[in-house]
Amino acid sequence: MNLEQEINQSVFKDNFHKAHVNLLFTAAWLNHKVNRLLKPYDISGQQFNILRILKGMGCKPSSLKLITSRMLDKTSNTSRLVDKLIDKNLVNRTFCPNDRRQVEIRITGEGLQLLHICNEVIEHNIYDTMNNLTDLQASHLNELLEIVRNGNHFSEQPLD
Amino acid sequence: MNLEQEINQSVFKDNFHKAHVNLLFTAAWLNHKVNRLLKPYDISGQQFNILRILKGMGCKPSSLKLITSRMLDKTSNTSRLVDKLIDKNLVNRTFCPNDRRQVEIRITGEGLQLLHICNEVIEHNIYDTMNNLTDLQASHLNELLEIVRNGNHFSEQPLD
DNA sequence: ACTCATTAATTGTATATACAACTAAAAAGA
DNA sequence: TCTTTTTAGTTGTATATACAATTAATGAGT
Repeated sequence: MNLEQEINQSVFKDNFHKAHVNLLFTAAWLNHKVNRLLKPYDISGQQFNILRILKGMGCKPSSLKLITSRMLDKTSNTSRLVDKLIDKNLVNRTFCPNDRRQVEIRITGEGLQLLHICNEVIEHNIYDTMNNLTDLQASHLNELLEIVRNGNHFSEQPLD
Repeated sequence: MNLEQEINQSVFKDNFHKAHVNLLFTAAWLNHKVNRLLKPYDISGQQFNILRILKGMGCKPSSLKLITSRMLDKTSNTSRLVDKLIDKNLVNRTFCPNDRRQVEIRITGEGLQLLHICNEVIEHNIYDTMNNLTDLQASHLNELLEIVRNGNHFSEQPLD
């Protein structure tokens, strides 16, 4: 189905208008897909993202600030997302001895195990989706998205 | 700033992985931008979208089902979003005489007025953002996004 | 007409998000 | 040192979302 059919709209003003809508629609579609896939494991996409970031740190402890800086959705409240992960025993939180403002968050063994399973599922499914593109197309898509955000490469600071 | 800097990640597994992340990030960025722009007018992006759909219907009454079918985020609960719009006197809701299960939702004069103002703001800003692309690039982006969603490998033309 | 399935919309509940206010620790400046 | 500013994190509140359950009207099959 093309976009016009998906959202039941017959015509767009122009390619820019369509690209805007298309971008939001495709991302929502992908997000939804990820969340559905993770549902059986009882974590949200954002929580999964945090687990991946923690693992990506080589299992060294991370502060909330660090986690937030690596998240896709910077505006989300990482503090409470981490609370949820702690409740589920997937991460733990201790206070940083050097800077008592900071916390140190670590992924647990249980967290690593769950992450491993979820990664398999996600890669299988989402990867397959992205593989609808050829490698060249994927790289073009990356270029185009960065042009959208950066406006001919004069850096405009996003999310503020 | 490029994506690697934005989310503080130095390297992606491959172009597909990066494209996936890039897509979600760019959409979140755009969404955030729209919501910020609409904030002063006290409506959310989704509410704005509903107003646009109602106007798009030529101000004929629309059922909830119809509105939902045209929305970007199909999983949202249109019913409660419409409640909010009613509270603000931007739309009204009556029961459909022919099918008493359905409701008829109409945009009010006040709604049209607000929509007009918001449209100006959005077009001015978001349009400018999308205009970072050339027309050809926008149309290419549209193709690529549809390939992601539909797994249709047919157009392999080069970028510019 | 009577039952069963389908459709349109609403509501309940748990979770997620936006944004601002807040607490406490650290850093900077005089 | 004492005051001020900045930084890290948490919490309050209103709103939004996901998903399932529910209500009520319609349509289909017999």
